[in-house]
Amino acid sequence: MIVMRDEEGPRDLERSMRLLWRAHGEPDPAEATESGAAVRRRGPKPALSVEQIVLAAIEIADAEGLGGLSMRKVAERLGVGTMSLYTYVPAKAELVSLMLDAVDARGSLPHTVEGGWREQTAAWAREDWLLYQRHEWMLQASGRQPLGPNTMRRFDSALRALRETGLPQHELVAAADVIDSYTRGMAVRAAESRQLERRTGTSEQAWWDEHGPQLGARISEATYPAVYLAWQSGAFDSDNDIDSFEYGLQRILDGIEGRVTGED
Amino acid sequence: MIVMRDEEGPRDLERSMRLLWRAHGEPDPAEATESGAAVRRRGPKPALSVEQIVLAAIEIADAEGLGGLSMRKVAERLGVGTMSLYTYVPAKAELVSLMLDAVDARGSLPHTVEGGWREQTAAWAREDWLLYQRHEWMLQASGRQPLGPNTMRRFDSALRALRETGLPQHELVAAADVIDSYTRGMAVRAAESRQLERRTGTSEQAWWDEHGPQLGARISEATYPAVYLAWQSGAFDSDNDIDSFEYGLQRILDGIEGRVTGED
DNA sequence: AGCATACTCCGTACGCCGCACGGAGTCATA
DNA sequence: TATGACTCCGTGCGGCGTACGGAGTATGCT
Repeated sequence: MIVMRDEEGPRDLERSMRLLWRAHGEPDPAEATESGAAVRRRGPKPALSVEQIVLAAIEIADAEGLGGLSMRKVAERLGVGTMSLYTYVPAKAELVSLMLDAVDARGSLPHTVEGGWREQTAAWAREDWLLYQRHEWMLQASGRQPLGPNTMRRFDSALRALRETGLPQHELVAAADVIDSYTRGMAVRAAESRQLERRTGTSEQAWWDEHGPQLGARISEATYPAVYLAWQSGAFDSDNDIDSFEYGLQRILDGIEGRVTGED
Repeated sequence: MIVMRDEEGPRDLERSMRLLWRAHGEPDPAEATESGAAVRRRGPKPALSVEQIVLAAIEIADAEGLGGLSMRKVAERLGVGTMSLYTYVPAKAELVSLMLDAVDARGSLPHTVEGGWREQTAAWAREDWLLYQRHEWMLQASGRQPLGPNTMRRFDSALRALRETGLPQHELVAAADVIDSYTRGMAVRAAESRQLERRTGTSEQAWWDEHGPQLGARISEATYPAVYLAWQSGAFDSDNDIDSFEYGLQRILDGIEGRVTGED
């Protein structure tokens, strides 16, 4: 489980944004600070780059989770002193923002997928779903991460796909939000289940086999009738995660489709 | 922002479960440990109770977030030594599980609401949504929290409401999962937006007014055409959170309804 | 009555963490 | 050649969760 301070601190939003959008902004060579592709500055040439740091951090987080990510470990992996990192990145929170955007850079663009808006939107959700599986720590990085350029790119692409529904702009955004929220929520569930596996060393199925009866003793027809019934009829048996993700996705797409063909 | 170690540790699931379900299990007076309502044991009578600790912890987390919650602070608020807490609660992670279940105890049961399955299910989602607003830290407590009795109660009630759809058990559970995931996902978004407000001290609207242009310079028709268009047409103007939550909720319910009236 | 025992309370200490600060070394520029 | 902006990073601070073990206390047994 996971928590990382944030709250309270003013944390210069301005600077975070500039770092996140480095080299994507309007061309202004004068203020090409904290970048890799910038005009030469005075002192010694940097031994590191923001990219390297972000990459190393992602590797650590992939392996040990966001809770296992520390500035000391990143520095160690790169063979530098811990405090050197702060030359490139103002704080850990900003590093996480950069990591999130870097992951989105690897995602493809849904509106280029073959098919209509429904297939394209589904492809978007599925890829997000996959990214969440591959980088569980993304789910633990709560708190408004200022939007980065690559995240924006994928969002833009999703909107482009949805545009084919012909729905008003306002609903396009709402529809994208539904799908995004849903995907994230389901990914959290899936991650939790995988985490349980890791913790106990057994598969979820095996865990239920062992501890299910004990929990079952608590779920009787009297205490939790609906859960009991579902349980009895095998509704909780691991019909794997992907299937139930897909079920919900299709329901949401159905709902959106209803708005297209329906009134309006 | 927020991270809390967990991972790796075996963390006696058995004991956690017994603590979480204390007084809800089958009657077994012999092993009434770590409870408040148990047979008298030997040593000095406990000065605290699990309930008190959980309550104090919730108050702190409500005020300062999960990142601001520390065992030291809980102890201080209760006027005891830090380590005394460990007499009642094996670790912070377990305390968080207890907190989550305690919050669900305050939630009402959707299947008792007036109306059909659609109204009841919507009521469930709206109340979860409210609980998430009131206790943002719930959203930061990722990782499989072993299911507590009160969480189970509300889930059972939701299943009961959905049962009126007549869908097969398997789909009832899937439908409940969709709604639950969606609600959580949207709550995260809303929390992020509120957090931004708190961080900058201005309302989100004011923040956009000030920094929007600068961000707008990055979002041109060329770079992010769909976002640009949506932006221009005011689709991002704060049509408040509740409305967009409600929009998605109705879409999902539409999708589920389609399964009821459709084939099958 | 008296003692063993099981229990609560909690001070101390350890090993982590993020990061403020300031000194030392490096190099483009004036 | 001297300046001063820049990188690198050792040290140290205040916080964290919690292991350990000792001291005090109430119960149950003889």
